[in-house]
Amino acid sequence: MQKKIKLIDVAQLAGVSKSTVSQYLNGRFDYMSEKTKERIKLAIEELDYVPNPIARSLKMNKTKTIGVIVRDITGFYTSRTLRGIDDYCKKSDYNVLIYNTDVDPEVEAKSLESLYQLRVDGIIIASSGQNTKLIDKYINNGLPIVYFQLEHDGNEKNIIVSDYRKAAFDATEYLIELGHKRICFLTQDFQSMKSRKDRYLGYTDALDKHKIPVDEQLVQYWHRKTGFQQSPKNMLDATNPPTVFFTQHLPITTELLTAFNNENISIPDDVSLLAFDELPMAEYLKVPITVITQNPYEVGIKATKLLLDKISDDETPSQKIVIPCSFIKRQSCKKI
Amino acid sequence: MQKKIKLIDVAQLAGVSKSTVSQYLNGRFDYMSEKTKERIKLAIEELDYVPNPIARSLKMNKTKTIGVIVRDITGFYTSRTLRGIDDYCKKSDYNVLIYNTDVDPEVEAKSLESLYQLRVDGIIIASSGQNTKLIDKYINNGLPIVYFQLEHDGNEKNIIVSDYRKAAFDATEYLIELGHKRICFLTQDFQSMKSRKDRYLGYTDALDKHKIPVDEQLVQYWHRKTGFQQSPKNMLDATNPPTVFFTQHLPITTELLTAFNNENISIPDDVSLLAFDELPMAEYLKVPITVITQNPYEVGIKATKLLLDKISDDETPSQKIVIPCSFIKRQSCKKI
DNA sequence: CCAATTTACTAAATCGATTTAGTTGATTAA
DNA sequence: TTAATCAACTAAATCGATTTAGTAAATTGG
Repeated sequence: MQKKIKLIDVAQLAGVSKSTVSQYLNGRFDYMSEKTKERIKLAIEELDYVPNPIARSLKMNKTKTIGVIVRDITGFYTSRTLRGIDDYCKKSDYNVLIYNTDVDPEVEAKSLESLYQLRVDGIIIASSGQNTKLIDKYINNGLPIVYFQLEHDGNEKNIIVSDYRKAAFDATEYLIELGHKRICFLTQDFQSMKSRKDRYLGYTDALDKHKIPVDEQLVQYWHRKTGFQQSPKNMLDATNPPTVFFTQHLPITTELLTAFNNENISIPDDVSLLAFDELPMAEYLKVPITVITQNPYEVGIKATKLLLDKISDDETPSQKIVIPCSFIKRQSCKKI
Repeated sequence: MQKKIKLIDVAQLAGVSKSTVSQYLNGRFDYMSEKTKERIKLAIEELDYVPNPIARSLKMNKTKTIGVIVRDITGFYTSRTLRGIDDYCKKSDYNVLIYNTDVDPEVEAKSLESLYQLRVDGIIIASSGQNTKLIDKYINNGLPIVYFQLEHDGNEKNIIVSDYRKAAFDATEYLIELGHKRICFLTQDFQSMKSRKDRYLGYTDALDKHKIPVDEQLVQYWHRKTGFQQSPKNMLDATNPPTVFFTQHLPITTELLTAFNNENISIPDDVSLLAFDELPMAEYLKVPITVITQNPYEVGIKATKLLLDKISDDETPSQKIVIPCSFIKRQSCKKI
């Protein structure tokens, strides 16, 4: 193992003290002669010296590292958000530590603790909402934390989310304009999740605007483990069935598509479909599906910018940043 | 900011020296009385003390962190490999730093340098093959490095790859058994990439076995920037056209599907298709495509195991680990 | 011309651990 | 009885930076 060059080696070669080299490294040239500067510069080049970031971290109490807590790095949107975070960090010379929670609040808590103990300079988290106490404790201890993706009661500050409400409104209105009145809103349980509720509010906003009464029969729930509350087939067989399904989340959409496959229900002939979240391989699907798509890369960039701003200046005001969604019209919604 | 508890606080509360606490923390109980042990334990609990990993890293010259260099974290396989790496590291209390290169060898070099300077304990890399000198330098300096996904001349040791050759052989033989003799092998330039060449060898192995002469006209190249060497449409219009395309990489497959869409070429009626790499949303595609699928999670696990073994014992023998692929028969290959 | 100020540095303390080389008192061996 | 051994610790050096307080020489002011 080749011996690593350290500051004292540079100091010796340049014939100055460690302090002076350190001043040089940190750009404090106030009282430094040109020739000393030059000598240090040469010595650094000669020795190919790079400061040890660990020693620096210890002394400065800064790690130049942020932590990111997500549910699953393999997710279509999640991985793209991470790209945004990563690209912004690379520009700013920050490192990124990623933790997966698999939607488990306990793993989330452990991840938070690990990152705190590792002395990261800040955290970006898609929080389950189950660990607000712990998070608040860390924030109070001076650790900047920025939320993204999931908003719930209690984290409406320092958060970057998509404009769920407006997107759901626009989509619903689009369906209404196509003649749909029986729009089935397929969602996960809201619980305290504002980002789910917001989609619902966008949906009812549009119904209200067009004087269509909200029918609670048309608001159907899906669970990660138990699936649909009522099978899509049953719903279509009911009297006064929905003419369109409006799914709020990729896994709901795919499970619905599976059900359609199994029951030979065809889109958009038997029923229309509009989905929240872009589908991977969208162009190659049996039926090109009309979707609302978020801008995860932008979310990542904005979240990181906010976090790094807060790290470098803790007076940075708290804010909620809302990123617009886009609407991609394809052929899964029939005119009625 | 709540003051962080440090070792000396524990020592004071327990009424012993820092050294003794440190011994305790590192499990060296050789000459420690039961009651001292107990007192330290209590003090740690009382104060909720956690050792500062940065100070520890500085002294121990170990960071408990590994670096991973990939082309793009959002890739279907890449993100799943990362999950494997991450899960194994979590078990072993290692942290993971991920760098994206966007297939740019210069960015790859910079990433390597950064990780080296950060003093990571080891690196896992899907190497472009353009930075062998740098990588070898680091390896010689004692930094363990494990490759995955991409094999080229010069990195046949400490590498985890899928069994490309056997998978391509099996797939080709399957096509031959369906009656195909004109099998178009669609690939990227091999350059020095053994993992590409291996697929080709699997293909020719199968042709040889069944006494089908290799027709170099049927080996077609695709480039990331310039696309297909010859348009799929042209190839099908030629005399003696291929009856099946065998694509070696997801982007080739999707670009081929786009061409088919545009030219109204239908699978498997006009031509068959067999693809290397599983397609996202495979179940919902217009035509369910027969694919070879790799096991990226397993690759991640194995790569990390090998790396951590090497980190904890640098006598760990160099090895090449080959992970089998699976074959998923769907409906894109017609019997002839 | 001498005190005050400015310039251009450096010595030493510090960050929070680990580790080596002792130290002290008790026990054992000769 | 006394030297040697052992058990149970501790003081101090160390990892590689940053930073504060201080110093010597050069410059300026009155």
